[in-house]
Amino acid sequence: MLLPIYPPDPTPNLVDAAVEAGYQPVPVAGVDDVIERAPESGWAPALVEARPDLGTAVAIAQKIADEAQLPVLLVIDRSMTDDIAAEGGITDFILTPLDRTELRVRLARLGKAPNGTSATEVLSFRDLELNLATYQATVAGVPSDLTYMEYELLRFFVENPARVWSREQLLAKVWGYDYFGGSRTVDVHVRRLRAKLGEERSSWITTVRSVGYRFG
Amino acid sequence: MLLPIYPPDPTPNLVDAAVEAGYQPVPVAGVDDVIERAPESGWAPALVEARPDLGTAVAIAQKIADEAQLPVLLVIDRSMTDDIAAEGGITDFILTPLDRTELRVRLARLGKAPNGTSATEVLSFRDLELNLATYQATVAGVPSDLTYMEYELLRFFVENPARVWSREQLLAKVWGYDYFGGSRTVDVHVRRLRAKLGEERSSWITTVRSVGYRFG
DNA sequence: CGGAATGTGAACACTTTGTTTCAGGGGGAG
DNA sequence: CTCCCCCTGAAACAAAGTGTTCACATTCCG
Repeated sequence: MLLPIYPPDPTPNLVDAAVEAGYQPVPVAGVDDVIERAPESGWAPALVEARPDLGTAVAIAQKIADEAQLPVLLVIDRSMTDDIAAEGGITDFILTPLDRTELRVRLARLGKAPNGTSATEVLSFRDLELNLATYQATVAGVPSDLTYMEYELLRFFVENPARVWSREQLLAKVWGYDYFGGSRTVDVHVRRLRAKLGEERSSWITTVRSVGYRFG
Repeated sequence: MLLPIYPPDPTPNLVDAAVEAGYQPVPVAGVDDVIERAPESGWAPALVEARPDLGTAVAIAQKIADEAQLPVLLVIDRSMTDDIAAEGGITDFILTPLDRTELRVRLARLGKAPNGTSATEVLSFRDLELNLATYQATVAGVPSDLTYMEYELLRFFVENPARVWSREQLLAKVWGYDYFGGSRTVDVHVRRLRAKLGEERSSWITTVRSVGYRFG
């Protein structure tokens, strides 16, 4: 996961620690960089070091929090602790000398949504991701605009892969137990789903002749 | 300011540090104590030490956060850092050996400083600001005259962005759990809100067909 | 080769949402 | 206390968006 880090020449030890924590640090020169170079999948929280001085760093941190709408972890020297007491816009801070485990945990905590919704609300399969909270699907990082039924069908498949489902079962499970309609409806939705998944991935849904469909 | 501290026999050094930070620590035996002995002026954030073991402390901390609705600062040993990564309900944590300045700053940041102001008086999103104290909203610095319901709806969205909310959820959370009315009411208010936010910002509220609305 | 099953494209009908309008009611001014 | 304004919620209508169905082409397997 890409993690913006300021200043552009961050302390090597901090970069190492971020890499060790599973992030890919990207040095940025300011908030404009953060906004312009935002990856499709979004940034991890931002890391801001209190260099060259605390005032500059705090200003940058506040801008990143406000304009780029990112949580910011400020890395400060122990002697500066007092000075950030009154500052807003800093989501969290960590003191040097750096404790690498603490850095990892604090970054992970910032990565969660404000009100505690965790990242586990994302279903994934290969390079496909289904965000259950936002009802958004991405294929290889690119947002795919699925309709409601396409989304529901795909979700069922991702949740129940590697087994054949008959059209009747799919109608019952995805459309609802009380649904009564032609089983060709499933065919059409499978076709549209395959089309939106793209050439490569369309084979994820296998047709089992005379039986039904299988995903994965 | 009174500060609940767990366990009932806290480490003397921690108590000292809390006193030095301007609080009056009150040892509590559990969440019931916190609720029953709540002072008129309200508690400061709660301090929970990871004693006798981390599991117990985390359970207590989560209960205090959930039932007593208090921010919780967890005091843990450096070796336990890893174990709290996945735990929810912990507002913040601090490592031992204790840095007294860090303790004071973290407690203050949790929202209820001894002589400071509450941390969340102004909500913001991009160039939108909601002043919770005055019930005024400004868009790009320009005051926007939102009605009560529009304000409440927008506030809910700003506080809970990036997630789809069904009309029923919005009715329950914004209008009140006991409200019973047509779900089209939500539509109309969303439309009015979009109109007042202006052309550009109206897309902040996304319609997710057959599901609900998403902000941000 | 022949029949059955499935893929494909497009038309149709229905659901969902956007928009406008209107009546009731609460609160403030006089 | 009364009047008036305007917020609120609901209903009616308009406009998309979406799901379903049908007709036909294609593939698969005996």
